[in-house]
Amino acid sequence: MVETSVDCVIFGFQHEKLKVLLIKRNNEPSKGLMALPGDFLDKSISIYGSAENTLKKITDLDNIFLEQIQAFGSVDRYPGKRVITISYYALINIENYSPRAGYTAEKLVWCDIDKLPELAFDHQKIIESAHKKLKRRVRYEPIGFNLLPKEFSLTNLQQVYEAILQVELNKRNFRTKLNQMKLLINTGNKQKNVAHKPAILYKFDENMYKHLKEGGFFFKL
Amino acid sequence: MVETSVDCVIFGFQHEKLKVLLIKRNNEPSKGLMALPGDFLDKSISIYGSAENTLKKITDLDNIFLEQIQAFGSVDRYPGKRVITISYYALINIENYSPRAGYTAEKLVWCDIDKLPELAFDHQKIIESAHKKLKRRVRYEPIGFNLLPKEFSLTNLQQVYEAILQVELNKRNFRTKLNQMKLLINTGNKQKNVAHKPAILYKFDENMYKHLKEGGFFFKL
DNA sequence: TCAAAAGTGTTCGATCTACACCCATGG
DNA sequence: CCATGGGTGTAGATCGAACACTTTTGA
Repeated sequence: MVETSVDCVIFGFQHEKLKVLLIKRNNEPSKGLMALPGDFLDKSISIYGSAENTLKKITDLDNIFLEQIQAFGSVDRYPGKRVITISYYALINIENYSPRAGYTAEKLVWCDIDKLPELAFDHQKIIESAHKKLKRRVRYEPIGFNLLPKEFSLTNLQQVYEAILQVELNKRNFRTKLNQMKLLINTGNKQKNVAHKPAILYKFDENMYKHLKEGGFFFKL
Repeated sequence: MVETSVDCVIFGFQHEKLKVLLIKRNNEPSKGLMALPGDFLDKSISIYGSAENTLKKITDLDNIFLEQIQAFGSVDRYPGKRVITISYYALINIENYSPRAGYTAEKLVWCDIDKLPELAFDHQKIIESAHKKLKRRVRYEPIGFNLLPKEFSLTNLQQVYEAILQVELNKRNFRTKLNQMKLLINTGNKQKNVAHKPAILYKFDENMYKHLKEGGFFFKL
């Protein structure tokens, strides 16, 4: 019989870096190694629901961006028995995150996407797939916002894109493009206590997004 | 316990239309309905391998383009028991296709992507996902060639793209773009017995593709 | 000689890129 | 009044859409 698990690549953004939330394994196999949070699939729960539950259990967050990456199913990916896994990735605002009781900082770690430790099973490969998928998705769906607080500056947003895509973007052109899309609302608020011109804070315009989407609109970069 | 199946969306191109290969179900549940070819996952076979086997069994083809779409895992997608499915899509050259012995034309049918019959389980949804994925993939990876014979005209290729993307493309610009990419080799052959200027036949340049890919090249439309 | 589809030249406007510059704030 | 990062104007290059035109074949 083939067993099925569901694993989550939870992305966050902090200190201008793209991060992944990893958990230290309590049990064999691979006890003590870092791994993706996840669980075996329960007969009475959908695969999406299983990913949601894992997220809730670990980060205490509901209603967050969650999308399937793909299934991984080599015969030998898991030692001792046949286990395939279905992987999801999530985008969360790291400010809203507080680990559930019972998860110490030693157990639950935000790692830089480009400085990952040794990982259990094929989780390295899964994270690479997640990152690749995110890189593509972020260019034609406005999902980068999910990594930021409700209110953010244009520079914040640009840094998110630079961290995900691992390229430098031109400030002028990035702003022009975002302006044209009309997906941002000026909140009227500004940065405080900064030793330079304070940035205007924006929020994402959900309604405009829905409206544009119906019209077959195409977000680009 | 959760069971796992692997299903294949097999795409072909004929009469300027994008087609999907469907099979009439022999057994309950949904006996007599059209469905995607597939099988339950065997413990000793990888999920990719399972998709390959299905393809071989039905079309007698090896070595064809095959990519995972995603897993479908609603609790109630399959009647009577819990079955999740992992779906793949394949691109084949319909000219090379001949159904394996035992599969009559009544049983195995190429259907227009926009004229699908009633389908078993959630297979309609799976085909829609496959088409959506194909639409995206085809724009930044040169995979459309897989639907054509070894040698093809530029008009053939344009029709493939138009059938997949369901848009009309401008002849002049399509050709200019393809020319710039240098992915086509002029075979020196031409169409025969056509009542108009015969088209030059090209083939896909595998080596150039690998070379360009290493250099971080980006196929676009 | 005609119809049909292959294949090419060229214009115009939109978009992208790059660089230079001004602005508001804390120290 | 200076350093710092926020925010804008604009010229030039590149790209894509559209249209008109020539070419080669079978009937």
